[in-house]
Amino acid sequence: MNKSIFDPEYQQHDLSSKIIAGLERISQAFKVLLWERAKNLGISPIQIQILIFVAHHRIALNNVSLLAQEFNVSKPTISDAVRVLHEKGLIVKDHSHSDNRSYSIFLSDEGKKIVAGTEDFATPMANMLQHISKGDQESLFSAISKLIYQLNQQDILTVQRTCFACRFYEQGGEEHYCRLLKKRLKHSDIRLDCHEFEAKL
Amino acid sequence: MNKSIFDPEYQQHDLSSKIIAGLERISQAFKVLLWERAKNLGISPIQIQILIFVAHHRIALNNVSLLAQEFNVSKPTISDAVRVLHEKGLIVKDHSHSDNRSYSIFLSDEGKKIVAGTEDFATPMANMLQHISKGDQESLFSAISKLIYQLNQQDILTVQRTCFACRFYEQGGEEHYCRLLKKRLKHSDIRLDCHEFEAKL
DNA sequence: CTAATTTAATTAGGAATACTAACTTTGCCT
DNA sequence: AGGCAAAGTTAGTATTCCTAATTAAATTAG
Repeated sequence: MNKSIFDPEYQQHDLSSKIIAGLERISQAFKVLLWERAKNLGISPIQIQILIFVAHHRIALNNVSLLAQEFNVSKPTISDAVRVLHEKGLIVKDHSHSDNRSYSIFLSDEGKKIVAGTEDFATPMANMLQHISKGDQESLFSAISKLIYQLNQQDILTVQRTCFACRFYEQGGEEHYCRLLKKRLKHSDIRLDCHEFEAKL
Repeated sequence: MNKSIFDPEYQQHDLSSKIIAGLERISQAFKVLLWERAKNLGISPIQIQILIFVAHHRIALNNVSLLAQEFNVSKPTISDAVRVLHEKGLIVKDHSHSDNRSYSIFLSDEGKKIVAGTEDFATPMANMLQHISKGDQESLFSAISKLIYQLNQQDILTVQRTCFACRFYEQGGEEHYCRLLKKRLKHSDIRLDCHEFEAKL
């Protein structure tokens, strides 16, 4: 008997296989949406991802090494993509850092325009969630955030700035508390990518 | 104000953005798991995906054109990957079909071995679901299956063999019914990839 | 029943995505 | 000062992915 997640017969007998197979299809959808946008703008998927990331994160995270970790690719892959973005004039390299081996990446005005035209690539997907009730959205988010924490714990997603892995986070049963904001958090307040994140010691 | 799904600040005020951002991270995890397995076996991601798909679907679906639709890439991309798989002796081409332009792809014995060693690439993810209650799994699956149906309706996922899009499916309120199996379906009985699927007229 | 169109697959040519290994420069630590 | 580690690049290669053009077979239209 075949116990593969990707065997449709097996899926009928195991709900978790079905969920994983479903998430895999949703993965495909992200790929499709990103490529679609990429083709229209004459810019490649990883290049778009870098631009969008840089647009929304603090300077300290925007260098070759950390981007490589973020996107789970090697440094040469990022280095190459960054070179192309620089040639296209979409980014600026800032060497004014204490460590002269490294530099930070900023968007140029042209780069900002590209981001404005691409960062909504996933909105068709967000719109579909309107068909799901608020309550179901909350339990969906709860499941997703736990799953991501697990993925992080098992080093499948190496970089993650979630509350669960943050040193300011405190749990008591079903209660969540942030020691930095000094307040209780509902599950839907849990952040997947917090600006104030600091890893546990 | 920045309304991007990928802006962590905006995510705090909009749960659906957070869900989408989370699903995007999970997408990344699939990519990581697939690449990991690929590197170990000296075979590339798309090649693995083709082998796994062929292993679990009927002959009629296993040709260049349909694989291209399934994976949302162009026919030359599949043609090329298939050529390499053939050179590696992992597949067999079967031209015994009424249409002489086309052929079906089968796994060789060697190909079956590769599938056996790769098709579990997503099991680490399935295992994580054990931390989630049965009830939450059901509502998670319910949300995912609806989302996939929407993605299919909007032509983001062009190929999909779900109950919702099948001509044997009948809905009455919250009830699901399959006219082929002649039975009522619980939401967790809904299939994402049914062998008996036939598109609505 | 031939001619035109469509479809399946491949070929050709090119940009981008990945990798590993080797290298340069800089920083850090003893 | 010497040695090791880290940031980024360069070089070389396989693969992924595209579009456009080609070949051959099947279908449709007149």
